[in-house]
Amino acid sequence: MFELLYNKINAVVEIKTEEFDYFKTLFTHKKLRKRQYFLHEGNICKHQAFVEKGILRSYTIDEKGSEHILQFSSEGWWAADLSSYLSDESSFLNIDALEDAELLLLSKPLWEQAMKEIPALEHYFRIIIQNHLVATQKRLLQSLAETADEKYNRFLQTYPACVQRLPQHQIASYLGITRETLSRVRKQAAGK
Amino acid sequence: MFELLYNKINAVVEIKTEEFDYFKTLFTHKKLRKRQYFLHEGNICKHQAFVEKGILRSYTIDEKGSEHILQFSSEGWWAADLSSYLSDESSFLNIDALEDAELLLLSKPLWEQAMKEIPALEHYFRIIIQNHLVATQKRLLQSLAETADEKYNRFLQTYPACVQRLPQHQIASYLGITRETLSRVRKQAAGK
DNA sequence: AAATAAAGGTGATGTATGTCACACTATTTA
DNA sequence: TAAATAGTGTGACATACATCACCTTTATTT
Repeated sequence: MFELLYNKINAVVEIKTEEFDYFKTLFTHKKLRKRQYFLHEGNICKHQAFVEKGILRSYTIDEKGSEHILQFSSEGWWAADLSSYLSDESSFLNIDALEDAELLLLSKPLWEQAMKEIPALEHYFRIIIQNHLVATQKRLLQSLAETADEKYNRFLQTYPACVQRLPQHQIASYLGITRETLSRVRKQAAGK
Repeated sequence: MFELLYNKINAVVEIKTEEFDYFKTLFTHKKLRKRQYFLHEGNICKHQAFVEKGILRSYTIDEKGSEHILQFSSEGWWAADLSSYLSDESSFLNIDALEDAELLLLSKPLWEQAMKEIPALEHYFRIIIQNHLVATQKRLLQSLAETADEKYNRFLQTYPACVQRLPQHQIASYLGITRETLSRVRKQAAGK
């Protein structure tokens, strides 16, 4: 049940078996069916979720009613409205399941307790947050610099596995283009 | 000399005087004149810089030759090409000074040593990186959702101090719009 | 103080991408 | 297995913003 989490942590830091055994006890389990919500915008994000199975998407809805996807979280990744989770303010993200999903949930008090008691865990979280920041910065610059076509092709290269699993309009929304534009980009690419 | 850094750290974690006295010894000083570079794209980013005075900007140049600003770093903030600093690979960012600047430089080996020896520092860096991630995620979503006009107005609200110090074309580049568009947005706003 | 470079403004024109509308197919759900 | 819902494709048209070109004003530099 916790192998994936254990492997993910161990790929970054060395954690002792007894430390991890303790860490495990802090989680609760949750299953979501496809299209069920983990978090609704406006609520407080009380847990962060480690994805054991399935894919979650985190997105906002702007005033014009369009969705903008911040993130997909598949097996081995974390999902949360960080801003809400950290500050206890209401969330601006919606998080739902694009496939049936199994999650490990961790509340903020228990998370902080764990990091306090086990320095290796604070180290682990610093590292993954750092990597996440680097990836987000690159994505931001790419979203400023690239055309629709370039964005899609980079996505294909970067997340080949996701392309299979995700409907196109979700990818379009992640890339910041419309589904129509993505459809035309794909048609063009196929012509070559 | 180190008061600002001390205050910034202490606003987040409690660090002991002797711990900070040790931490201080790991830095070197550097002054930059306006328009001088801290980092050229392609080089390895050997240091992260804490800004004591002045403003740095971090930016990329895309294939078409346009600049895209990732970040301004003024007093009390850090600057680096994180991706390069963390992985020892060549940087994709340029970092230069928009005003005469004074920096405190910290190499990666000494940074990691400090965090290892002083858990409060690892905690501090986790927190500021986390906040940075939250801010970057919000900016990414805003860049997808907002018009040129909305972007500029949000910038005015979020960084009123910077608006005074920065030339408009730098702000435009940060917002992902052209200087011409920003000029027209401002004209329109002034008309009301 | 003159020369040079940087910053800012504005019109004319171009274009990538969005919007709307409708058709078709695949997948759920009852 | 029928009905409903979700996903995809494509044409006609609209538009926000970029590009280009040129000019004025304000800082630097010598």
